[in-house]
Order: sequence, then structure tokens, then C-alpha cells
Amino acid sequence: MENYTILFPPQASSSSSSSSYSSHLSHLPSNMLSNNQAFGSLHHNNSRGLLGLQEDVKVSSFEAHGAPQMESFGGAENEAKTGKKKSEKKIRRPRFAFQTRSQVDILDDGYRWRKYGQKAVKNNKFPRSYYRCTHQGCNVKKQVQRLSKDEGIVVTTYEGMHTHPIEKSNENFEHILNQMQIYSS
DNA sequence: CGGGTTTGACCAGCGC
DNA sequence: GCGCTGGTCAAACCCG
Repeated sequence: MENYTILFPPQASSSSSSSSYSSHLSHLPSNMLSNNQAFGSLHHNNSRGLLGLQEDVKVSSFEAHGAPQMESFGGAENEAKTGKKKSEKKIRRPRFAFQTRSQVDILDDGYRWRKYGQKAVKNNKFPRSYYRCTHQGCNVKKQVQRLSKDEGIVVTTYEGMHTHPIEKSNENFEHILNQMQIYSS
């Protein structure tokens, strides 16, 4: 089911083609920041670098527009209910997956999340945690999973788009962005 | 007491 | 159809 397209391979810093990635990294997050309600997946204390970004659809929107316009992803979001679909077709919501190198799983992205589930996943000794945004009417979900092959890497998958402003200062976010650029260059 | 977490049960989709 | 797997629910529990 996990059919993400990797935009930023984890080995960007060691890759010979890292410069091509850094250009993406430099424009992508700033747009996310300026949107302010796009989404985030970064935390403040222990992150040492953002390793990758994955997405299962609409990869070209990043490449072509630079600014990830969330509207282009949000079309089907609020219709896919909480998993219980009655007669609806399977509406696959676009999702983004970040890879971050982190000691902790919980990334402080400025939004408030409530954990609603945890599952053991195949081929991974670490469980996957499921979170939902606690803001009323906001249906954004995220999954947090640590890689078993490299337990220093945490994959955070976002699903949906926040319908409200960020609830906390995003200065942490900026910290991470700086780290990202350092990491990628 | 209110809000968040834990955890087993349940359900749906998919491959065989 | 059956079993596996991912995703969600919800009751119990925890904590400030």
C-alpha cells in the first residue's frame, strides 16, 4: 500500500547529486512556512536533519510550481470519513511522508495531535502510531513510524490539510529548516 | 475532571 | 472464500 514517490532520498548529503536536491529543499519549506497552515512535521529538540520527503500522488506539483498548493490535494479530503465509508468509492487521500533523523518519534510541528491508534507493521520491528489533529473540524491525520533498518530515521506521513492556523510558534520549524539546508548542502 | 494515551477488537481491502 | 495486513474505534486508563 505504501506507494510513495521519494522526492528527497535520505542519502542526500552523501549522494553525488545532492546539489539537485538542495535546490528543492531550499524552496519547498519556505513555501510551507509561508502557507503557515500547510502542514509540518518537524520537532525541536533532537532532530538532526530532514532526510526525505515522499508523496504518493501529485509529485509534479512540487516540481512544477515550487509552492505546494494544498488546495490541489485537498479535494477529496473531507469526504473520506473516519475510515468508515458506506457507499463511497475508495477515495485515496494524498499523503506526504517526511523522513527525519530523530531520537524521538513525536515531532513538534505546532499542531496538537491526539493519538488514536498504534499498529505493528510488517517487516518493521517498530510500531506505527496514528495521530489526528485535535482541532475541531480539522481532519488531518498523520502516521509516525520508525524504520527498522535504520532506527534513527522517523517517517512521518501527513494526510489532509489543516483548516486552521498553526497553534504554536513555528520557530521550531524554522530551526529544522535551517538544519535541513545544512544537511542537504 | 478534561484531555490525551493505550490497547484489543473490529472492519475493509487486497492477494492468493 | 480465506487469511493477512493496515487503519480505526472505543473503553479503560493515565495524568496534570
